[in-house]
Amino acid sequence: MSVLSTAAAKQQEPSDSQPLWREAELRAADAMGRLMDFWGFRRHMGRLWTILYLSPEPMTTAELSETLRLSSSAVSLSLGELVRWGAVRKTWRPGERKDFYQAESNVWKLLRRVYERRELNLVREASDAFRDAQRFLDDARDQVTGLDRKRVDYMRKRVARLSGLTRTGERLIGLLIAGRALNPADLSSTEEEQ
Amino acid sequence: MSVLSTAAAKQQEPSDSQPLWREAELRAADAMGRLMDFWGFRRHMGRLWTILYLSPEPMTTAELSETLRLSSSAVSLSLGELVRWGAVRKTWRPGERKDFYQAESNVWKLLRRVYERRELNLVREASDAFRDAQRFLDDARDQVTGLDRKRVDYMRKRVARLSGLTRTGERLIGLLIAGRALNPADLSSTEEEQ
DNA sequence: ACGAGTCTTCAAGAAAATTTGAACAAATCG
DNA sequence: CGATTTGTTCAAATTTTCTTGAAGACTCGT
Repeated sequence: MSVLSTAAAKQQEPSDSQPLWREAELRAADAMGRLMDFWGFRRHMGRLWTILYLSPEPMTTAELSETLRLSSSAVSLSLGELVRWGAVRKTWRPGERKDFYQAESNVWKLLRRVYERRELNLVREASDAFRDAQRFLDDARDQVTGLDRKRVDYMRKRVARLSGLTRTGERLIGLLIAGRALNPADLSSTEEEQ
Repeated sequence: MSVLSTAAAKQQEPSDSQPLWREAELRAADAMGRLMDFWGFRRHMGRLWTILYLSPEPMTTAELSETLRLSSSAVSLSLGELVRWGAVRKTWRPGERKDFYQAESNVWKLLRRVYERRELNLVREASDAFRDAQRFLDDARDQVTGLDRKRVDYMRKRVARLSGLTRTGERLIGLLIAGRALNPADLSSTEEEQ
């Protein structure tokens, strides 16, 4: 199998003293990096977290930067963000001066934290914006008549529906954070087709 | 009809011939643009969709580009993508040469389609990558002994857990697409703390 | 307090993405 | 058929984001 031969080749090359499992580590890290990137984080955050997650021992920034071929500043930046998100913890070794890092391994807890701090906020801001829009329309309604009023009323209904959607979003995220079951019926019920 | 009402609005604000509700429209559009941007789409897609969603009548690219102050190529690009996602439909008017566009207004349907076509794929690719990594580790395991073997076994357990998470993700997205209830317990159950 | 080792910040450079105008293509009507 | 309007594609230019090396700040042991 080709996978095996590649790995075997590594072992026989003393030139680049890579451990035999490095390839596996990097593949997993890159996969997680893509997920994180897609999810709106730096991709290095996913890569760093994965390397730490796969290491039985806490690691130093030097080891991380060597493993992923990243500059120390890039490591510092993304690692700092991971720490702020609680995805990585600093630890120290007696006698060692360096900082050591280890991954928070409860992924579900991490997911909840992100939804709580980030997605919820995002949806709330959208809700606020829709409310603003609604106010503008309420004002406009009083200043127009005839067809224009019909048009404004149509918009008011539609903005109200968008508002309803984001409020439903808030509710769902709230349930998610609380670890409750999500029922998509909650979502679809907020729109009855025009 | 929309032509008439627009004309009526123009009458009231001779300075900048904007209809009275334009501000509301733009605020809602921008809010949706931010959501879409965050969700990994072009922000113009959200803005265009919203303008169409708030319009009682289908609109032309010219009207859209005027409303959002976008070049016609930008409109064409984002609108084309919206059409490919099924978020906007082309329609035609007898006697009119232009294309008219209207928003698909069932948001729930749109959400499902995106999850089906995009997120599911993403998670599947991650699953595949983890499987690959696992294979590398299986090969590596046979070539090492002692502490190294312990280390590889640790990694195998952890990669297996990541694999489990993405497979759970696939399942959840499947349920979502099918309109079934989601239970976060499904997710958290896949990890028992180390 | 000093100096070696470590971490963070910053500004310049590189890379990636978005945006736009113009050229091209397609469709419609005289 | 050709002229005109409309829509799309493309590549250059702009903007934005990411990356990096160096300078500054911090920590700890001597």
